[in-house]
Amino acid sequence: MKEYNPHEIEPRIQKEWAETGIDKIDENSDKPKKYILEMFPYPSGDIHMGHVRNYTIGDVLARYWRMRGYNVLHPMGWDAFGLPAENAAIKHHSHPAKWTYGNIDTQMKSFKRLGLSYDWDRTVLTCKPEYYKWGQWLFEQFWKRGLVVRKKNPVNWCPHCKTVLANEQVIEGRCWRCHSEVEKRDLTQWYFKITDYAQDLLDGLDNLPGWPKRVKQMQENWIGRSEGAEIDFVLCDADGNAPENPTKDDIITVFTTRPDTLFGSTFFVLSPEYKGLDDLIRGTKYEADVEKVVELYKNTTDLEREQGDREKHGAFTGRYVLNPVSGKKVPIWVADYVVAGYGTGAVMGVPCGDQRDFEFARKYDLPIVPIILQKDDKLYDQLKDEQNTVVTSVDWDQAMASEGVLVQSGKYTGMIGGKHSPAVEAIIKDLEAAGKGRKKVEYRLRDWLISRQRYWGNPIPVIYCPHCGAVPVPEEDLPVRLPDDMDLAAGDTLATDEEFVNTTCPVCGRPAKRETDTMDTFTCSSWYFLRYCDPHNDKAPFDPKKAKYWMPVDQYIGGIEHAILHLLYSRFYTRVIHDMGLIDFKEPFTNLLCQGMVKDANGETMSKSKGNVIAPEDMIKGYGADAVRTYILFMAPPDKDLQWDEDGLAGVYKFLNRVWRQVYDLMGQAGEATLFEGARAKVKPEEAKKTLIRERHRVVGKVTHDFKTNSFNTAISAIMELSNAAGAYLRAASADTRDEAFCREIAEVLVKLLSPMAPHMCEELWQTVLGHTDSVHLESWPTWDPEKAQADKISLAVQVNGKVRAHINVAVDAEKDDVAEQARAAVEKSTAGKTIVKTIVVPKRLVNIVVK
RNA sequence: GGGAGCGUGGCGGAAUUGGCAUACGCAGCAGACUUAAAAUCUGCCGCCUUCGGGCUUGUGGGUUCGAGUCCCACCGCUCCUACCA
Repeated sequence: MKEYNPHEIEPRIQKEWAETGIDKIDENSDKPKKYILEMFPYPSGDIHMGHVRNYTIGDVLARYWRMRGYNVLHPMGWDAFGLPAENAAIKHHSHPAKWTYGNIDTQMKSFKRLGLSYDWDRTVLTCKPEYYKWGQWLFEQFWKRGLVVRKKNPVNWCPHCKTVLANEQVIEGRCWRCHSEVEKRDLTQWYFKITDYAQDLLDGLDNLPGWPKRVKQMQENWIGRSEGAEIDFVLCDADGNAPENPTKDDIITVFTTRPDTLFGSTFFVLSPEYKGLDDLIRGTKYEADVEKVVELYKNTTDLEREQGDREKHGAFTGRYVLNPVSGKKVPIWVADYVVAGYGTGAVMGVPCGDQRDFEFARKYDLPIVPIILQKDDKLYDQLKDEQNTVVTSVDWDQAMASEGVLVQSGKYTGMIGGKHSPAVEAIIKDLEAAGKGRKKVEYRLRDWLISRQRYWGNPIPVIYCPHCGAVPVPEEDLPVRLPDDMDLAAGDTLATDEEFVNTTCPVCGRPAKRETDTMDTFTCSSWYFLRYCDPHNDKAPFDPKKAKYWMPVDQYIGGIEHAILHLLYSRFYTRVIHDMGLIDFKEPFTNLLCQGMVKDANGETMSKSKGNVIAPEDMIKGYGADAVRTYILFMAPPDKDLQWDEDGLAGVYKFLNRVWRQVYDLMGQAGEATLFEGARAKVKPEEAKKTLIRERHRVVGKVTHDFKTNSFNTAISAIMELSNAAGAYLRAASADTRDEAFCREIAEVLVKLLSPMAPHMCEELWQTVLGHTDSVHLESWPTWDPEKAQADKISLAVQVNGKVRAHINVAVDAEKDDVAEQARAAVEKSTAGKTIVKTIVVPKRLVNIVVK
């Protein structure tokens, strides 16, 4: 018998696979398809354990489904544009491409060393003109569909990365990439109108049963739909006089989810960034105070804004509006607790019903009555006397509950108020009839800011002409290529590259300038899964026929950090491409698995600064790729975080070793190296064989079931159980009492079941020991007979009042009455002197005897 | 503040979805083999016990013949989100 030596086997088998082209995809297959995809990596140095976990899961699934008779698409590529490459280039005085391709090469070698079964001829690199050309083409298609806008807005600016960021890329006020604090700047930028798809993206979540609940929840929160109304308030003078026929300029509109509290609105608040604010205060004595609030707001970072309960700051503008239902004059304030970008940037203050408004009213001594929501009678009685007086001090320290019965609310008094309440419906109806308001749905989702002031990205294919404005680059001129001769360290940018910038207008032919911003890298990753279906197409981003065959992705695997970012953008792109008529589905990923993180033995995340990083390479050097793969799946369910523990890896290595020896032993090739007499078990060979037959069928069923639910950890423990049963049989049966055909069957089943996880070892055993000429990975998955997984006699627990008191052995198909009788006899001792009330027989499980 | 999820031995984790809690593995203990060690193999391994048994899935209650699993309350942890009106 040869020793198990992964370091000799693995590279040799890998070479063999590469030579025979076992992983090449056949597009003309008549088998059903399966598209297994892992989120492609960013080429930042060599791979880490998180990659190993991610790509092992995908590879195991791909190998499994191939054995199940599917035509499997399992591609790999790199998300190759991005800032780290630029930073590295600046540091080393080289070009981002050099760093990027170097890392891709390193990572590809590591992936090959892990034995991942990709068709490397279908690799997609997003930084190649063949790919980014179609990203530009899609940009122009979006443009044609009215989904591209250029607008001036307050935007998130990362001072470290020197570029703007999308809302989704600001995490707790910091840049998602470098964690620098983000600043606000007013800039003109390019946007994709993802908000046009807000409702569709939200609705689509209901059609994704194969997605983790928490990911859907996160997207739902991010889209943030709320129903309410827009209400028009008319400006009036200090005496409450308003123009009879107000024009647009006389009206300020608010958005509220609680129009039912309109009677309780005692003041009005504008965001410091409210667009018409200047016009209201210019030249008045209030201007200075308002300016102070505006300045304070501008100097507050998002990070500061997120600190718990911040103190609110505001100032009176000197202006008033009329409450559209009560006709009362209310003062307009400016306050920093009103967000500019949401709703209309204006809010009606209802201090008795809203905690924020209450706090603001308290601080600036604004009226809190009339109270318009009543929760208990006492509170209302207390306020009754004061109905007609303005009272600024009320006997409580927080706003009243936001739900209850409306009081002091004109004709709505007595109705039930609250979100989605009858009062809301009634007031909206009346406001609509009076032309003073309308039903409105707001979303938290903002348009996707896609321009980046960086070099290493996909150029935005736009030309600015002094006469024609911004025009897209004609399709036949695509791609707009990134210039190669760049010295970023010397300060070169696209904007300083005269040759790149200066061009002619495609419309009028006069001199014009190119856009020098590039697109967010997330635009590259929003459709790469479609490109994999047809990676070499130079006429189109992909052939719709090929996409129809392969898409959607049956199983997508990646980290939870993309729950909103990449997964939302991809759903958006897929919808637009659907609306372009190129595909007939809206959801790109049918099933999604978000794998947990790989942490160190203390449960800490691995990082270079902590010095606790475990290099996959070192683990492979120690135990081989098969052991690392099997272990990372065995340690925990795939969606849970796992703690790396090298002792556990050694344990799995031992297990592989045991299977190795067992297969030799089962095939009668173990020679002297096998068991010694002292290990002979006392079990009879026939008994051990019976058990092993049962285990063989049960375990194949179990593993097959576990693959359906991505429970790789329990699949592996089931294979360990089969190996344990095989070991028991080998110890019980001597060489001359063995059933050779049966032994071979067990060996083949073991090798096949384990082959997705430990592909090299199983390939070696399959060919060398089991004597096959073809690859085990081209074999079909073993079948099983549920009947044979069942023992003919089984042990049942006998409970008395729910407590196990005895065990009985019965035939599987025993009659209920006979089982009950046998059970009662078995627990006579416990039931003596008591009355048996009931006997519950659960077939194949247990018997419960109820006594009094 | 709002939302989601989780809580099982010394550790990682299992439990066919309401039916024998602790599968499988790690660590540990004892033994076989060995001059010895490693490797391998065997057995033990939740807690308490007066050896009859008793207790045990964060805590307390409930539903049920039966609850780790379902319901209610509380405690603790994790993640997401946040002056979003």
